[in-house]
Amino acid sequence: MSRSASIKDVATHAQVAVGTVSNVLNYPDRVSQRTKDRVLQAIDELGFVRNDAARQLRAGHSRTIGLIVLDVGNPFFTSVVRAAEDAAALQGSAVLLGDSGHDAARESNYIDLFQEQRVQGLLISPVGDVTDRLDILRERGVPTVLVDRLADEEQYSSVSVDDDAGGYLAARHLLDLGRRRLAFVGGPTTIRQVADRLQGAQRAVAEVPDASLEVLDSEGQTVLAGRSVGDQLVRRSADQLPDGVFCANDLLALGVMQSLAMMHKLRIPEDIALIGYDDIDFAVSAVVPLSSIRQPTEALGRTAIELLAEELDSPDSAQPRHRAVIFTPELVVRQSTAGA
Amino acid sequence: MSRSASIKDVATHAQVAVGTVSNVLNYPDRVSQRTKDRVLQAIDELGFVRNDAARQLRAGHSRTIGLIVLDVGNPFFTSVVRAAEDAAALQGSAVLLGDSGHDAARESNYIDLFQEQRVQGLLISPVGDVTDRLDILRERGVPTVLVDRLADEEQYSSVSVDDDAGGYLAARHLLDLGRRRLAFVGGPTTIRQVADRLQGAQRAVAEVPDASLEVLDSEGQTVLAGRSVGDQLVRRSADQLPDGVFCANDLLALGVMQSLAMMHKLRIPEDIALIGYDDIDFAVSAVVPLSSIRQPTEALGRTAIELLAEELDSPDSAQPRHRAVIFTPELVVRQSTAGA
DNA sequence: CTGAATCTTTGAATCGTTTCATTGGTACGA
DNA sequence: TCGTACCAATGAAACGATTCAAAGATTCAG
Repeated sequence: MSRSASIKDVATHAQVAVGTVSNVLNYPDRVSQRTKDRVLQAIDELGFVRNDAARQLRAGHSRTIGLIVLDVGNPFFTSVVRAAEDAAALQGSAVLLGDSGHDAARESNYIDLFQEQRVQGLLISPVGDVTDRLDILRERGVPTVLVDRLADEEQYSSVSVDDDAGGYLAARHLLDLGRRRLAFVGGPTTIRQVADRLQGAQRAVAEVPDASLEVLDSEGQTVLAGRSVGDQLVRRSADQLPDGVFCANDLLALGVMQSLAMMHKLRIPEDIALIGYDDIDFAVSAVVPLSSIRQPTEALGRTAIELLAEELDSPDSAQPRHRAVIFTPELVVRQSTAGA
Repeated sequence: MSRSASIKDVATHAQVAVGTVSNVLNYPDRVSQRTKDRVLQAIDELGFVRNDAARQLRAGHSRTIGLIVLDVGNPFFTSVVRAAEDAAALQGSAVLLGDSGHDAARESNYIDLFQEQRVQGLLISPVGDVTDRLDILRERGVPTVLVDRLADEEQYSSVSVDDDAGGYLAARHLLDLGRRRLAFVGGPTTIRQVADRLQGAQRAVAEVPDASLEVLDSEGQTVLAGRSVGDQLVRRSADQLPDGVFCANDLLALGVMQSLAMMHKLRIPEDIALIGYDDIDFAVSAVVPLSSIRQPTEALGRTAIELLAEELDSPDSAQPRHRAVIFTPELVVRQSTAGA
């Protein structure tokens, strides 16, 4: 077990000064081809790998960006993470990923860790109230971009998706199919996402004179909750049934679909057109492929990095512009709302 | 934007030497209560946060462990990751997470990054052939533990799950229910996991005189692939049908289940008992809750960290013992194989 | 009161980079 | 031939922590 080679070892081996080795690494243009070759060969022969701690200590900042998400298991975040990593790589940064798991304590631990690591900046989908901590970070020159959460005040940049627009899109689609008796299935409206999606749907319905929207409360956002709503629907008499159902997320929609499929009384999409939200992988492989609203996760991740870069680039004196970028979701039509 | 306070600022503010501040941080017992109080107060007032780069430079190693998984979106890995993070936190380390996404280039980038960061050790589910790189790391005192992959040679520690045992467990369960005409549904047997699970199933069947096992090849491991296998089954005459089906993973099983449910000719579990593998979240909320084989993901993650710690603790001279820990999976019985 | 033993505190040296003022060379026009 | 640019290469200083030998303070037995 041999200690790693340092830049000094490389310098000795290549018979140049340490500063020259550093230049080869960081400003290749400043070094003549001959010298560069010698140095690169020495690096290769010694298997030299730059010690990032030393570089960072001298440079005063790292090349890493902290990213704290609510749940890496959630495909939405997985996709955001991957896009952020790719975007960061393009600008020469690496992403340190933390999963808070909706736990404020874990979240706080990650902020500690990232602060000790002197990350350049922080992307976060906050669980708890972290504004105090973010204020301190900003004061020290570490900017934050909120992800999937509109900044309360205008103090932070943020990227989010317009859930109201998504709700409108879904309801509008059902209306365009000629459906008029719509139902919205969604968990507690205290969840902002659910409330916004409902509001968007109501907006769409209000635009069509003879259309109505019924709200079916669900207990949570799971397949099982969806199934219990579906079971209620199946028991209704035909004249009481909606002809278009919009679920606040795909899991709910899959649950509703399972109920209807099991009972074999109501057909999708003929009797009831069904649309979900999120466009999870399972949507396409459901018994009846499910229409859904897709969120531009790649754009979210990429833009979050870009906003961060903007703040990092802006000179200290100039107060950085905080920008709130809001994306518009997209309708994905499949068989569950197909046909006239 | 004020620069962060350094240990020197703290020392000045508390009117002590820098060494004393360091001692307060690292060896509190060596410092008198009075001094400690003053220093802690200064730390608080200045909002001092230790610069990990400097500590690491001096200490020669970091307090982080690199973890590279094939796909953070896969619940299996998500769970492993979380367990590893928790276990690492207990011993005062943090985990740097990398997602290779089955891409050898990304994997290699993460190894580079982690090497620059001078991680203490590496946990990895390898995609490409990384043995050369791992050898170099080990030579430099950075041990590796393979995750979900048995080490080819005896050069590395590893944690994995016994897929043969899992296959045996599943088939045995169907046999115990009295089923005799079994079928195995699984993707290309070039995938080690699939081959092992099949082999385990064959072992179980061989133990029961009048039992048989038919192998149904699937194209991939998706819900859709499962559905196409299910469609084939539905078209068969009754005397050609299996009465127990074991799928190499839950997605396949869900696809098969959808086919049977749609056709409404065959009932689960009465006509066909169905069992999957992995116990994903969707298994419990399927139309008919799906029996499955659960892998001890938490134990995997925890043990991987423990094996790494073992190698780190063993003195350099003593050749570290490489241990291959193999876990046994667990049967989870639900409605899809319920009843006599 | 003295000397030894123990407990605290000190501060210079060190880790491996990057930075930058300085030096040494080379080329070119006058 | 000289002076002026320009280009490459040099190497000491600095970043912020930890370490450790040494100094200083305190305690206590005799």
